[in-house]
Amino acid sequence: MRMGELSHVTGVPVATLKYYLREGLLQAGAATAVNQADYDDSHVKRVKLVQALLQLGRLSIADARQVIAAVDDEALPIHAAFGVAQDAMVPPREREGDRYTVALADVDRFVARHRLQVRPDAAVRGMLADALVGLDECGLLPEGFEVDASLFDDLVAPLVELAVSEVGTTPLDATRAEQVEHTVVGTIVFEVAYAALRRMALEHASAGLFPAPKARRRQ
Amino acid sequence: MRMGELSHVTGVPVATLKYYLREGLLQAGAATAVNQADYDDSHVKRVKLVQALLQLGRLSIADARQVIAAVDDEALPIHAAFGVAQDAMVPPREREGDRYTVALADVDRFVARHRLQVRPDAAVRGMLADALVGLDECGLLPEGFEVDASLFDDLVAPLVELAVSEVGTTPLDATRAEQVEHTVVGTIVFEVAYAALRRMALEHASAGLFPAPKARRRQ
DNA sequence: CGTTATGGAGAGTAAAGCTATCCGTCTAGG
DNA sequence: CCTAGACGGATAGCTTTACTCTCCATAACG
Repeated sequence: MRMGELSHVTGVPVATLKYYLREGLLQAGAATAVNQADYDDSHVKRVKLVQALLQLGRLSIADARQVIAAVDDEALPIHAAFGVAQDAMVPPREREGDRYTVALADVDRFVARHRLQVRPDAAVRGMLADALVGLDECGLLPEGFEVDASLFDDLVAPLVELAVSEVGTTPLDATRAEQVEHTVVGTIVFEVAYAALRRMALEHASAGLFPAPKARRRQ
Repeated sequence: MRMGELSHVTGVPVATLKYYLREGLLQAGAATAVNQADYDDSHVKRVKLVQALLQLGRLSIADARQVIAAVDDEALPIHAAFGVAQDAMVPPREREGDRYTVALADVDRFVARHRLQVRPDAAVRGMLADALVGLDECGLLPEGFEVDASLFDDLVAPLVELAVSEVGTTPLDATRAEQVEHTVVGTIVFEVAYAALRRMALEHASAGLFPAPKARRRQ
């Protein structure tokens, strides 16, 4: 398969594929001549991974490159590679200020309390801290409620159960790279799916709580 | 309060506040003279809403403007305003192609099956369809499993329950705008929080399934 | 009373993510 | 064998987005 066909199969323009090659998102094809290379299924799969990272995951090119480097680095054990990828997948923000520091300490206690095996410097801790700060600043909780991570205590068990079954679908007979890729893509794709489902549930709940003004049901 | 103080309180540069004014994200202050205006708590709150939309929600300026217009449009009933805002909050993608059409039809059946009150043209349907396409294209399910929305059948009930309790925290004695704002911010902030919690759970599960190479536990 | 801040408008800027052009090489159809 | 078109590789250019800077006349403040 040459570049034109790869472009046709994946729906990505040739110029963009070349750009991905330059940026290290797409591995080079097997050279058959000075200016000819052969691409195969691994390249098709890689392009789809890149598309998932960029479009569904909304990663920047630079962050996607980090994820892919972790997938490809055979020296990195699976769990370590997943950790690197997870850090790269956390949406960027400037994290500073007292409120953020306090929230982060709160998250640290939360993680310790639930005995979660999450690296001490995992970027995802900052992600949760961001949400807590947002929760606080926008006054989402009724007065009297203090915003802290214990709000989510009851969610940990079901989420861990879900995560275990999700990670458990990783085919253990696949190559290391395939297993890392599987967990990475799963992180992103199911996140979008769950978010969409939750938003649907919110709209459903809103329809129940806020009836239309002229057509209150049975009243 | 004048612009300098508003800037100081919110941590947003004056130039950026002016930009938000121009873009219609921030309402004008009460004019006290030709070149002076007075800002109050409603402006502080609005800036925080904008920050939540832009940074946590990762909306574009244009989409944030749509959300804010829906919040401010007093003619729009609460549930309708929330619908408009929800559509604006769905991450943008070019949605086309056979696979997408098929996935969308699948989502429509899913919504009907669960009797969810989600508008027929709600953008969130496309969001779920995107995820299904990604799920399919990246070969996330073991062979033999067909990718369709019924994968999520069991999640609907708990998510609806969660959504009902979440929407239920809306203070019903607040103004219309405040209620819309509450549901909008809740959609975004809790989404980030849940995503972070799930990612932590995934890392935890990954630590359990993929032991470090040289230190397999008791073996 | 002078220095500083203000609001308003327009132009300028920096980064990100492609996209277009060029060029020498190759390859496939006739 | 010949030639039109595709290929790969590199560079430059483009478009959008989200600010940021510069002006300027006016107002507030010490």
